[in-house]
Amino acid sequence: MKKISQTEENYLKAIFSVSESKGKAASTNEISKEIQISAASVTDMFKRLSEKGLIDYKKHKGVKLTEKGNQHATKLVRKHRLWEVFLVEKLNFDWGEVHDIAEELEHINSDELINRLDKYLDYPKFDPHGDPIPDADGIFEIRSQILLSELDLEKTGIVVGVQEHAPAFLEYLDRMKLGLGSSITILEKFDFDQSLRVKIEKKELTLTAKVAQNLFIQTKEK
Amino acid sequence: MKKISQTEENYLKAIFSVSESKGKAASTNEISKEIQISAASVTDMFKRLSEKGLIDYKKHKGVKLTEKGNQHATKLVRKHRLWEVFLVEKLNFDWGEVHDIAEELEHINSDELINRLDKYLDYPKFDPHGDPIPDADGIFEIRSQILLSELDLEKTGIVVGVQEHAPAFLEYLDRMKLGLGSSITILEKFDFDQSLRVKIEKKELTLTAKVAQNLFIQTKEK
DNA sequence: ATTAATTTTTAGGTTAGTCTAAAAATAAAA
DNA sequence: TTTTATTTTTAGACTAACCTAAAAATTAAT
Repeated sequence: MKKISQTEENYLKAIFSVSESKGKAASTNEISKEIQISAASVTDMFKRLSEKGLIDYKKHKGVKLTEKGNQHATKLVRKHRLWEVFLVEKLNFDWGEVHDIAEELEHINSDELINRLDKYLDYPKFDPHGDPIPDADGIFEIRSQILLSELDLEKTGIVVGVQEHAPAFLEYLDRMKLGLGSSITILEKFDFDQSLRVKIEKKELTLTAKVAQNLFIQTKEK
Repeated sequence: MKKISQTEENYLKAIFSVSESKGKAASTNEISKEIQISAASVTDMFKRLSEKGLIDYKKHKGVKLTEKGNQHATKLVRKHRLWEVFLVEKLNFDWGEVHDIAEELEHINSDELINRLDKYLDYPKFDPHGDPIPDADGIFEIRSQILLSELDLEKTGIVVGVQEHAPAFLEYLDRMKLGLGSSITILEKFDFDQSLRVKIEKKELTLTAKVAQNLFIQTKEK
């Protein structure tokens, strides 16, 4: 078995995230946009990854991860998210600052390392953004969650994750003192722009539709 | 300022360690042996590092790190050793297992990360092998130390480091329950093979000259 | 069902980092 | 001080990972 390079790993991650969110094969152009590399180069890499048995590739038909490719991509996600937990929990980074560093750390190659880190962090199930962390067997814990924008009037929910990961959004949440675990109650909904009047802990404030559509929450009733 | 690649970093480290131990310019062949790459490739890289102002290179004269190159190499040493402390202290790795992983981790690029890690580890001055860790300004703490082989009869010393880092040697020390902080008293010296009869904590045992020449110790009378 | 637009692939080129083999320079030995 | 040995450099080639421009295939639109 040959080694998988960092570059190849980045493609695997991109294919994983694109075909996971779209639910089907990832196209050359989608990957090209995802990782900002020319479509021609992406085609090149598709051939190489296919050679290595990491993806299924037929010309003009897009690509899908093979079992092997999927396992590897899942491990990368696991590493990335565990490192994020480490950076936030142990080194006190803000949740908006950790992505780029974890992007480098995820390529460190040692199963022993990652499993010890997992133990050291006490086997976290979710990262600082609320994204699930696959366990050593690649199993993700599934959580019932809805978007804040789908929560009914006068109901209360707990923030468990974010859909959008852009630093600007995360910094906004920090400024609003909104983080994982925050309790939000819908006081009023404004139809004309879908903005919401909400109560967070003690304070009342207004959230735009954009914000409400990017916050995952969990409600009491299962 | 262009980025310094991982490959280039490996050359800088090799040049640093060769010219530090030899006390002078590092030759093409020395670096070639150190990192197991052909002399021709080393010459190539010397040209590139020279272009970037990281080394001084004159044909057939060997190379020396510039101030800039030295700073970068020192930072790599700092990162490597801090990660080793992390792996041993926090993740409970044995001291023989950490080198390869730290070799990867040292290339992670973030001053913020390394300084927070330093703080998290409580600003250690020495790594698990007793090697000094430069501070954020690149300053190494100097310690008065001698080799166990130089210690006089009936004198006692404390193990503070190792000269040889080979896994086999470190595993041997583990098996002998010899580590940093162990107290050793010389009971007898055998001239014919330079072996030593010593007392370590409560037990008496014999150490070969090879072992005695690779253990750094510190004595009371500074 | 053609034509037009878009997507994907091919062709050909570049750079970093490696190699081997041969040439040139330096160092060691006779 | 010549000759011999060693070290270093040059020359020429290769692979991985990128690029642009053009060709081919697919998809969408008239």
